[in-house]
Amino acid sequence: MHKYLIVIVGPTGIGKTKTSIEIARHYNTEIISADSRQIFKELKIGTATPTEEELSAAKHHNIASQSIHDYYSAWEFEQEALKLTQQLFKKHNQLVLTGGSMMYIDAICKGIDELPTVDQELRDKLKRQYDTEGIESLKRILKQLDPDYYDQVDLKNSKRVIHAVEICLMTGKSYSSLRTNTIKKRPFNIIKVGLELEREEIYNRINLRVDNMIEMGLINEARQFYHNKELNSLNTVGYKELFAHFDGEYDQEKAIELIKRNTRRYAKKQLTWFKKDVDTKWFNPSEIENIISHIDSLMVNCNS
RNA sequence: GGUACCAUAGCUCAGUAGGUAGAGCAAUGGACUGAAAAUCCAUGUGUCCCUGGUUCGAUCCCAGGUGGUACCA
Repeated sequence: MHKYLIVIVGPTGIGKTKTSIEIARHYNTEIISADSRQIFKELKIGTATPTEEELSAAKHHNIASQSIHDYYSAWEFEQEALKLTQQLFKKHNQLVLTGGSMMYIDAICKGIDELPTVDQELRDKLKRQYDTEGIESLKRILKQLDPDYYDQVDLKNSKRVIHAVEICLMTGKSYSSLRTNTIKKRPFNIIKVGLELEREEIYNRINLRVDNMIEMGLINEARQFYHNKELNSLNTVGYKELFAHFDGEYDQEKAIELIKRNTRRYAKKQLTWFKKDVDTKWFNPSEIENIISHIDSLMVNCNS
């Protein structure tokens, strides 16, 4: 019997939650979330986590399963989500994977290379070096440890440079030698569905959703985690702008405007990423019947 | 109705002593292998309100419209 992972992608605010629930209910199955922020149980309003009602309409996994204090990354996600598919495919022939976190989606569909998790101590040390000596000193180290990657990497992007150095130092090997550039085989078929609307429509929805979050108490939610603002989990649209407001950098109105703008930019970035995948078939989120018949037709093809 | 001022990018506005224009914000395109809602790179998108006039040439000067704002009736 064939197994199918139905992957639903699209920009933030387009209605992935609603559509994935409808699809999960149609196939009487469950949903794995690929959302790098809804996975934190403390963050509810600002991440547009599905409501209690939505969560009970279909079984969801990987929502509110981590704490903002936990270390979590695409690698952990790949491991966990794959294990989940293994379990759930025993009961179901279809599963729904949905979320806007581009790299998490790829981690499941294509896989990422096996690398060691970087020691916090080393990470802190390199961060200090970056803060005091700047990117140049790290570029020099990278050039020595991994000249191939040095030639490929965006040298202005400090996170990439630092991470490559971290991996070289952790493993004693060059980072580029650990990059296999292969797509991992999965024991299931993947069907990709994209949700899209006119850009203006997407932006209108985002602006309204942010106003709605403010009404629901986003400012209080952010204030609760103000003392944790240095955590990576809180380097998140909707929170970081309010933290800067609490710091006195600008007024509340400006913070709300920036949340809207940064959410719009995020949506645009998601579209750039997801559009590159030619296997994704795009739909208006209201065309639920068309989406289902598209999925059905692909499943028939795979079986024949 | 009268007088004054204004009309330039999506918005707020600058500018051109007459040679078709530029800032901020917004926006657009892209990169992406363990922080990815992160991080990084690139890009000015325009009937200069309309119609005439003067001029080799008008977004700019002149006249008349139209629209807006303020004040006076």
